[in-house]
Amino acid sequence: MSAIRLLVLGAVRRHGRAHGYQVRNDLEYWGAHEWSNAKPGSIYHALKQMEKQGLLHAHEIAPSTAGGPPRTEYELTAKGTEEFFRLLRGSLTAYDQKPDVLAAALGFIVDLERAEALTLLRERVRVIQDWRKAVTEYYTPAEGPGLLGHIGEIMNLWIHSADAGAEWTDGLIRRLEDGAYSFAGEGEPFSGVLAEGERNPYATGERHPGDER
Amino acid sequence: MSAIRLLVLGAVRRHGRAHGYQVRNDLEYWGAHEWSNAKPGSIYHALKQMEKQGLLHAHEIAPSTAGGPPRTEYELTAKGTEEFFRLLRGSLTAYDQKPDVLAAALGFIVDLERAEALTLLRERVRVIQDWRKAVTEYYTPAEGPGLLGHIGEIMNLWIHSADAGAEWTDGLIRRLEDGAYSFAGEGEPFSGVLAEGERNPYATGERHPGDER
DNA sequence: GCTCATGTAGTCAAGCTTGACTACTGTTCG
DNA sequence: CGAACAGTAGTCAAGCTTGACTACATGAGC
Repeated sequence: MSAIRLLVLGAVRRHGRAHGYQVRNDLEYWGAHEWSNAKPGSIYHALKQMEKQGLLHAHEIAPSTAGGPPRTEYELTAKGTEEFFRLLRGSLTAYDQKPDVLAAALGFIVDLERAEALTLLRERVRVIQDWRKAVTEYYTPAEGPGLLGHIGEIMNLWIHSADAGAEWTDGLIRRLEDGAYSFAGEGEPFSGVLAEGERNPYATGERHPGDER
Repeated sequence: MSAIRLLVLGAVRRHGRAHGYQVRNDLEYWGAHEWSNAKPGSIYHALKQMEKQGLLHAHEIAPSTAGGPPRTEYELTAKGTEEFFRLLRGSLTAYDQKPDVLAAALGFIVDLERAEALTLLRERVRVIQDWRKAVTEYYTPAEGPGLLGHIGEIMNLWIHSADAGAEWTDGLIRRLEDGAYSFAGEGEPFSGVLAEGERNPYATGERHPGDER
């Protein structure tokens, strides 16, 4: 599962109602085009697909005053909200070596209640430890680990990544336990979207992390 | 870029000449179906696509003795060998948060000469440090980092991952400097493929790391 | 001697991703 | 003034990925 659906659902949800370009802009504001597959094609595709599947409701809107083709605005349906939380919870607990999914979930973590976020993150640590154990067992068969040669370095990489991931998760858990950030039901929500017409202060036109070639 | 082309080219290259099922089996032997997108559909697609592009040469072969449809055997062309090394070098130096690509490259690292492998890995460390710097700058704009709220945790994640990645790379560099493993031109190459008819000793039928749902 | 599971080898449709492209409007600057 | 550029909004074809499916052969167990 890629991060795109979570990102799009989350972005639309923040606005209440949003058109594709707005979503696209928000995701750029968050830097998501740098570390995820949040490119125009994927975003518009996800919007249409999720509308077909009843996760989003579409409103046809007259062409904007600012030029360009007619827009479509989207809103989450009840099913869409459900799916959003399903994806969010799943992305926080699953350890699939896809950091973009985790980063996306992190962006929406405050949409949960603090207690649940903590439960999910503790579960994440457990999952990582399971993976670590499974990796060592898979790559250390009966014949002993000596046979592996440089292939053992692959195992080493996974172990190292798993340990780093668990350590990072532990750190986050500690910060949340100490009361960091404002979660659902704790008043004064963090917005983090661009109002209509607001300019992205991070959009400098320069190259950014993740730019390849 | 996904890991599939590198994996397939590398697997075919190890055999000299191989059909799809053989490649599929090798990749499973390496555990690649667990941590990469090396699934049948992707493998056969990659083989056909790369044949179209002149990276592989196809030989039609009569149906095998062991049942099943007629097979096609593939061999790397000169262009394919070139592409293999291009991908291999690129995957070792690029830092794109896709650990499956790195793992794949790791599997073939000994196809390079030791000196070049070391150069590439040192370059990798540099690239990671650049990314780290770019991330902190992107997420710490003029207004100061306090504004970020929980979004700052995304930055934190990237920083943590970058540091872990650099540390791991350093470790590998040290092991290679100390003479670990047998590289191209150092005699007695490591094979790591299954001979025709050999059984995968790791294929237990059990669930493995990376298995989801 | 039959059936069922397993192994061999690969195909296919549906969905997803990518990068380039369209088409229009405002703004800026010489 | 007019050309160039940046912004708004989205489309499209080509390629890639996924998961389920086909078809045949062999061997194990009843």
